[in-house]
Amino acid sequence: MQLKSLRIFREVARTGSFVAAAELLHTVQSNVTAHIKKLEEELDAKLIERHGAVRLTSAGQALIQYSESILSAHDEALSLFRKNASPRGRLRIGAMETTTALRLPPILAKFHKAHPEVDIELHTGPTADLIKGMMAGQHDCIFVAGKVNHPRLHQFRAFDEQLVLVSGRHMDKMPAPQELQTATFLAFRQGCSYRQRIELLLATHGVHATRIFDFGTLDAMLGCVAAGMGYAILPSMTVEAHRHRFEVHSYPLPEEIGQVTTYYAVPEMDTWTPAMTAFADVLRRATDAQVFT
Amino acid sequence: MQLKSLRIFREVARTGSFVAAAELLHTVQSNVTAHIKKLEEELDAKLIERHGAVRLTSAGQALIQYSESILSAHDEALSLFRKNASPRGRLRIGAMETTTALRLPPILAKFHKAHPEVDIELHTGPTADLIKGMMAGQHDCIFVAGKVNHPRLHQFRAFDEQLVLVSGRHMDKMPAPQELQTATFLAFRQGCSYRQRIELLLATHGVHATRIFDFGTLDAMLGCVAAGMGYAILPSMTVEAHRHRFEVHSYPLPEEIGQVTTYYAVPEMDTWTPAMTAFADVLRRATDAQVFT
DNA sequence: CCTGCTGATTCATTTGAAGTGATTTGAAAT
DNA sequence: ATTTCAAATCACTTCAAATGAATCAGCAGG
Repeated sequence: MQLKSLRIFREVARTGSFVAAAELLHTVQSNVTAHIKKLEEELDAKLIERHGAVRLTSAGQALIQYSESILSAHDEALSLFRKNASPRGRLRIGAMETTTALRLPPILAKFHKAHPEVDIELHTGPTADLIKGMMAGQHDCIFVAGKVNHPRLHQFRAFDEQLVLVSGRHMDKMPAPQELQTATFLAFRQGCSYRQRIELLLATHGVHATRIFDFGTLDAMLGCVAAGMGYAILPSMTVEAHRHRFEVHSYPLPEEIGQVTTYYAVPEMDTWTPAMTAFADVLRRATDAQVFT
Repeated sequence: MQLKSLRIFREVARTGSFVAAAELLHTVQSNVTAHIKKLEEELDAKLIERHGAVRLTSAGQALIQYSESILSAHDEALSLFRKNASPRGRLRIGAMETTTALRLPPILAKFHKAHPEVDIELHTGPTADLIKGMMAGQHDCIFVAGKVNHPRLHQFRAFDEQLVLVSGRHMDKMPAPQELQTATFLAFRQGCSYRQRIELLLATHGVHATRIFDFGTLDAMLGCVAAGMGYAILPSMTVEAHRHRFEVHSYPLPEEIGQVTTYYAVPEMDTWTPAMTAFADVLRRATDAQVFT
């Protein structure tokens, strides 16, 4: 059984004429006859009564229902891939906690408004997990800190973040090495790239190991920092956005380790769904000239 | 896009291998490659990532969902027509009021028990309407009184009915012609074949016209007969079955006009759905040797 | 770094099926 | 009986699917 045959069958049923169906489907009448005949042979049942008026038999009426559902699913699939059609389906975005909290909301809102037919799935996790998930085909696109060293993964600068040292107490300069040596640091769970910055910071101060606590969410982390549990390293914008909720103080990290770029990573363009294309479009507009250079 | 291609695509996605898919579908792997390539060209998107492990791209994952729904609908349609598979779908039976009330219930019960997957639609109406409906493709099969004179309509004796004259008063012989002349008759609405029998009965008694009231349901008719409104002509079995609910009396019609056979009429066998085949089977068994001679 | 192995691609060739147009058949209307 | 319209049939063309051999790419083991 072939889609072409079903399409012809449906048209004959609709128009009640072999000739009319042939014209509508841009073929000749003998071809219509052949397709119907083939269907009838395959199913071993007469589908159409052709004595005077062309009418569906009981078997034909049973088949037409399935034809409709098969053909409509087929048409829908085709329309999903048609360029310049409004995108539908699923879009699975992976992003870091901080990106999700601060940068994504306005972009997702804009995207959803422009393409309400797309179901957005937002998965949050540390950079390492995101990359692994992307390779396993669990995300369509991800936002990660720093460039990923992987062929067939295209990357674009999305956001530039200035990292700050966050504390419950006021700081007017970088704390002394011996202070950092004994202090506790709060970081996202294993795999977060900001965590590496902590190590880097300590190293520049000649300090080696220290205690690092794992946190799953931004709220928990900022709450504990405000309570004086220890230091954290976070993007400046993130801290600013939450300052009204937590009493925390921050001090900028030195230029060379305090600058972090969040990249938008996607597979090659020819593997994109229309939803991904549309999202990249919105993203480009939202981040202006930074991406897709 | 072709069903064959989708089937191959699905198999590749499932097995994660072109070779495995080729073997399972009894073809060669170059053919698998060709089909996937064709799909990719048609949709203008890379569906499968083939570097080391064969994996679906985002576009591929979007397509596979539609593939599943298309293919499962297709498989279901095929299984619907496969002989010796348990029938599914719809069965639209047309029958006269009296047949519906008396003869069909046990048969339908038996059929439903044997084939619970079939949705039975029972349409009730007078013989003439049933035949018209059958020609218009509204019924799959009908039970009618008397043989239908129509080519490409197969008919089998289903039930033999003995007609009786029904009255609210006791009768020990056929009422006199002058009684019949002035009496009122109750009958089903236009098109019922039993109605013709009334005319026939009157004619044999040399009586011409009389008043005939139309009724839609058996209950209303028997109720009015019991109340003394007039006479009715009905199958003996029908009257017997309702005797406990209505106080009516009956007297058998003479042999030559009192014998009515209910026929089971269906289109040619090659237009049947499997549900129709199964029903004919149950019907044959239920009515023993009477049908399908 | 080479080498062999596995698995996908490419290509030339065969095969078969789909499409075409002329013609015939069949049913209904005149 | 005749005309007409629509579907079936048939011979022929054309295009696409399937095949198998050869090639190429990635990967593991030496």
